[in-house]
Amino acid sequence: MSWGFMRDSSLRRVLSVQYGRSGSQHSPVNLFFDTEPDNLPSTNDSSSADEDLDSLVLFGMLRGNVVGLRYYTGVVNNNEMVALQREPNNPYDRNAVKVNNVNGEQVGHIKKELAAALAHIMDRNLAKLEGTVPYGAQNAYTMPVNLSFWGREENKNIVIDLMKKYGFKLGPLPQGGSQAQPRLSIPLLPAVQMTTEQLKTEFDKLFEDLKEDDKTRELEPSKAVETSLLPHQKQALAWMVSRENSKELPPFWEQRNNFYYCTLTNFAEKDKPESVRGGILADDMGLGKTLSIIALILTNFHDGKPFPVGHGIYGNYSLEEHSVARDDSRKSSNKKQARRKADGTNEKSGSSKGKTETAPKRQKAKYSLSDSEEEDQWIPRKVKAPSACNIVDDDQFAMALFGGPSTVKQKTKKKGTVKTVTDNPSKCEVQNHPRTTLIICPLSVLSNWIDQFEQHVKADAKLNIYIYYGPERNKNPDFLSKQDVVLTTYNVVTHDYSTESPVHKIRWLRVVLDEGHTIRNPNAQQTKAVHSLDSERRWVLTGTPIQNSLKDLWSILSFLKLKPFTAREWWHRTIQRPVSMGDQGGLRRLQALIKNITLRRTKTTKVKGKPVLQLPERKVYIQHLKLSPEERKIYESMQNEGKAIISRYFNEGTVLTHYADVLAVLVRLRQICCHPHLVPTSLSSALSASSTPGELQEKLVNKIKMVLSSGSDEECSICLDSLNMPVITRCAHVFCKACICQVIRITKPNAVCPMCRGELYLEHLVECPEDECDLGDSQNNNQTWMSSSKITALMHALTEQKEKDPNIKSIIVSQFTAFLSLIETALRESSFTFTRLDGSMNQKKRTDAIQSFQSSHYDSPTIMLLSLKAGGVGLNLTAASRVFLMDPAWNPAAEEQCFDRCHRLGQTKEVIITKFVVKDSVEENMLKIQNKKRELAAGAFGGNNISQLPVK
DNA sequence: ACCGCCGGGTGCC
DNA sequence: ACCGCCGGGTGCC
Repeated sequence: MSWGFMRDSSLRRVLSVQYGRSGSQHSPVNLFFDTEPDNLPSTNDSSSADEDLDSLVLFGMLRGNVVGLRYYTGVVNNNEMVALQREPNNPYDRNAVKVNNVNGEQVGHIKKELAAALAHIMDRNLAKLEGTVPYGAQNAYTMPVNLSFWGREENKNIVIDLMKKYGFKLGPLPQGGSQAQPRLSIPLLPAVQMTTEQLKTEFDKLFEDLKEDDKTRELEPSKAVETSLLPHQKQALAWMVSRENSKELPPFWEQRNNFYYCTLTNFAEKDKPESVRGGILADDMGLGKTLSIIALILTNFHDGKPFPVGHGIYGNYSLEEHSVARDDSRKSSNKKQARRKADGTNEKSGSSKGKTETAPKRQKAKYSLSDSEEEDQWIPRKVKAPSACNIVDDDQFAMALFGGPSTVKQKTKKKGTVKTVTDNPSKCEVQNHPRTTLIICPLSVLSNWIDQFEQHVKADAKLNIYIYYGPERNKNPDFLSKQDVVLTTYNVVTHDYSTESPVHKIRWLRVVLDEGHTIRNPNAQQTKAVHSLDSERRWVLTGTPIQNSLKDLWSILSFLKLKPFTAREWWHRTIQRPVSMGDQGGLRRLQALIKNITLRRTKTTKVKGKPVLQLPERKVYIQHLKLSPEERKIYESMQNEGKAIISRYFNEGTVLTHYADVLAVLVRLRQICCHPHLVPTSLSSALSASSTPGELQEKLVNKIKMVLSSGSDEECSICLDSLNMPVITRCAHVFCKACICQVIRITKPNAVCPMCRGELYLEHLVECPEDECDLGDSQNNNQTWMSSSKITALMHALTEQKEKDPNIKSIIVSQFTAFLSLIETALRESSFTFTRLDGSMNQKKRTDAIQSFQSSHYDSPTIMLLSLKAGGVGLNLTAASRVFLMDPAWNPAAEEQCFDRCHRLGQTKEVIITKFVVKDSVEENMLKIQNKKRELAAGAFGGNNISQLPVK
């Protein structure tokens, strides 16, 4: 089923064990490019050792002793796992090695003779040591411990010899020393490992059963939710509410007599391990994770009771200045729109009654909590809610909320006991119970959350939302903990981590991490900052839960406070390593775990026999165009010129070595089909011979841009994958840098180009400057603007469509960014509103463009100009339901991918695609050739018959 | 610790 | 006896 993205990559990781080191990234070729592991008896820092945890091998085992039990409180069971920890500062023995139980409580020490040997090994990081105590229970003074030594293959003999020198012999454990590993056969025996095929099947099955049992129960949301939920969203709600209110033991825990027992580590304790009141919502993009969480917030507000609806008055709102970077493109339902003006000036936005405006600057000065005023506290006062969500997010809105004599903020000099007396039904809970949901997301989706709250929360539910963002954000914990929702970003939380911030002091009702996979790096400050947040209810939203490997999952489990995985050692010993070694038990445990805490549906998941979401239809039309007589004249002249050049190459037998020049002719012809102004006056400038190295360099760079923009060779012919760091050879063929370097290295010193067998030297390779691969530079931008046949056809279609339905949005796609620029002029002339996305834009500009286009705001642009290659598969332009493909691509997959940017989850309308194709031109040939694009260079140009040239 | 080790007391059978 | 043996004191690193 789904999760192919995850399966592939994690499998690769899993299987990498068998290759020795992990690290193949993209193409098979890259396998050879792995940097050699340095063979020094390593004194690696622990971080790099951490990275490779999966590739460690078992050196052997040893029975040792734990002593000094009577001095410590940590107790252990028979067969319980223990952790070994160096204690270099022990005053009695600098070789001391502590032994801790799963909970981190000290059990004792390793006996000193052995400790001396172990200290040697541990301090040099020659091996990782793991212990289990076969007879852990009821020892008064000492107990045996079975130690396993794990390390990198090249250190194996070093460790064995070293131990021998100290008088210890590593080996298989004396029989009877059973392992704490939950029935895990020691992977010294390859016979128990699964085959690659089996492992793959297991991964396939991993998430298959996720939708069983209670996960199909539905729950009606609180009345405060305005949007009606789809069945699968009601299921998500039911599941989340039940998890939040559940008291059941976390997975792998059982109650035995008076103890709670962890079946993975054999650890037991009197105290009940905390239930995981949360989990991972891993629905596919577009299934409504955000809406599901909003429904959860409103439905399970307090003690299983929903958020109150219908109270005209609310309180708990203090008047604080704040700021947030936002554009005006956010969605607003019509009835809410009135309160915001689009021009962003300090205009009144009075949709609610009886408010007076104050200039924001003055407000800021007057009300912001400066350091000197720290002891001051604002008394929240009653405010008539202007709208559903009291989103405090920009100056003018703050004004709308707080301005006016009747709502002037009061403050008191008294410290402490500021009682909040309000009509809010949940006021009493503020002191005793956390009230506030903290949502953390990447900045790029912050505005989406705001939009979604506005859209989905009913107007008479007075949900207080505070955007904790920007330099002026209110850091008063009292203020924050009186909100219903605090919305912030990972960066803010991370930044505040170092400064003892309110975010880390407050006990939150729940914490929601959006795009939770962003915390996958366990060493990142961000991850640590997020882990230290205080809340019982923790949720992770992600579309890609296990992006690269099981390692990613650990960070999430740790955030969820899932015992015993909060410490990485137990996760690694009980799940990650067994799974990566192909142990079935490990996989079963992983499956049980995922099943317990994850809800994931994809677009193909069925609810009551029907797919969760059905995509509307998609229709592709090809519109044939005739060039105007003037355009035709230019086209033919260029075609003749090109034919002459190519004939010459052909006669010289040098067509292949002038590959890029041939493509250049084709590109020029295609450009003329779009607009004559796209083409420089003469071909000769592009194709002229050059002699100096500087000129050659420049020419090659131009060629690589040309080749890339021509769309004919988006894939590297060595690895057959998409180009990764493209470089161009002197003979103008383009490959991944790594691929061609590999070829040169292997075939040295006789390296030849794999395409044309031309001379090939490492030094001659030229890289393409990042993101400059668009052939967008219009050489003739001084010419006065004029339309073209294609532009005219496009404008005609757009105008007609606008008359039919002005709300329909369109994407206009071209491979030539200069063409997009020409289209801009036409759009402006006909007063269409548009935005643009191309490869030259930075990330900020891109997200801005996407957001403004996706917005349903009344003045959001109706047209997106899109360069064919801009953006990845993730690009979501579902606001559009029309696509105009201005020029055909060699690669049909590139076109398909482009269509899918609007024909995807979230699209509600029928999608109509129009491809413009100029009759009797290279474009028609491209349509024919699209399916055999790979033969183009080698076949059409390499063949003996020049009539095969797609130049008529 | 139902051990080992230490060091003082002791000393034919 | 510069030993052996006994039995009490003692005990992680």
